[in-house]
Amino acid sequence: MSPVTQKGASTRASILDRAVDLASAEGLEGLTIGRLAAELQMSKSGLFAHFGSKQELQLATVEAAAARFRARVIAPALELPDGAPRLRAMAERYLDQLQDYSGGCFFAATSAEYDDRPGPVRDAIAASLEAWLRELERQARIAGVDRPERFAFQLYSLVMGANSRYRLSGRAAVFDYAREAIDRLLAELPGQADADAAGL
Amino acid sequence: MSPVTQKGASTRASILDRAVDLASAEGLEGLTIGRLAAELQMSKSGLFAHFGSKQELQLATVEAAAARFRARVIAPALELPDGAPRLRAMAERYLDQLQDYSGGCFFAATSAEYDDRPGPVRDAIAASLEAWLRELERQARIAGVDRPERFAFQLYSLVMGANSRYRLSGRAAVFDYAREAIDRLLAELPGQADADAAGL
DNA sequence: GCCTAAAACGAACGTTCGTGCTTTTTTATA
DNA sequence: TATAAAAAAGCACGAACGTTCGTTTTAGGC
Repeated sequence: MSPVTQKGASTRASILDRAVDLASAEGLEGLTIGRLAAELQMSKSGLFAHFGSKQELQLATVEAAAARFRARVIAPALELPDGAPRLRAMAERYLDQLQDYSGGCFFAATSAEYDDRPGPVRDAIAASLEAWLRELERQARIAGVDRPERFAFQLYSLVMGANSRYRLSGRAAVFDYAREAIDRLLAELPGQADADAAGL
Repeated sequence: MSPVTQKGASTRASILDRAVDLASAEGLEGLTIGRLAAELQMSKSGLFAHFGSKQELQLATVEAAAARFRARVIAPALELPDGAPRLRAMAERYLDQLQDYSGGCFFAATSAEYDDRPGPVRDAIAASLEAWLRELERQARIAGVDRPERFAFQLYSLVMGANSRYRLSGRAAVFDYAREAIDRLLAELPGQADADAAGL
């Protein structure tokens, strides 16, 4: 029991890494154990044993996607000051990620897939998104927004809309639309009118 | 060949009506012929014969969903004057429909499902959404917006965001956020500053 | 009331899915 | 190096899927 890394843990991590990518494209239902195993060049049953059921694999995949989201979007933003800078950073990191990685947003894909399928998987997806929205709302409140819930909804809608439109149309111009709209939204923040006009 | 209505046509219509509802919830892939047949109390093979393949059923379902969208969202708005009133009407009708019918937006569900599955089904979904966006953009241009593409994107993002958030959280307050944000967006239209402050 | 074509049916197919059981291989420690 | 546990593989299953086929029912025109 002494080794720091039991081999299984790294295998499991690489399975989940691929699973997040696959599910971002094909959905968590379209994510099939056989295909996942084939892509990783291992047997169905060997992969299956790591999770015990498809639902456990799905739940682990959601958690892995949430961890990736935290690492790529939330964590970098946490290095900036509370409020407006952090809000801008989160939106920017989210949009950057959409362009850098080709798979699209995991949570946009799976939340649409599971919004009418009650169960633990749906709950996990909903909880992750809810946490992000609450964080946006919290930062908006810190920034002095009068209606932080509405503000968070608007920011959420714009970045998710960019994902949706880019995925379907392939036009990179949607990112310009989104960034411009986000700039205008952030310009509504108290004391940001000048900063926006000057620095951007 | 004389009868005006071949019986098959009405059966086909009722199949597609149910198919749109089912696909809005379960997706076009989750839409299974067996389940659809069971709900309509007919045989798999009898239903199947109407379309010849699952893909043809999916394409017909997309077309039926587009027709429903035109009837419920676009057509009522066409009775209002060009520009701002029509834009407001389309957004309102879209949001109303989300609350009235329980299934959620067909195109929100299926576009997320198919954005990474090339083929005729994806193309049909993309074309329908593209047509609506172009119509929004056209009305924005008529209303005198300086950046109609960005405007259409913002309106699209807000209504789709409302669908997404309502489906996942069940909170009707998201409609308030969406309506308020849309009001603010429409208030940017040239010559609408007073109308908004007074009439709302 | 026949006759034809459309419409619906029932059973079966090949495939793919998730899952369970058993065996073999690999890994880590004493 | 021996050994026990962990990891992976092999094989098979039952269910559900889309699809095909031959048959039966329904409906409309002479």
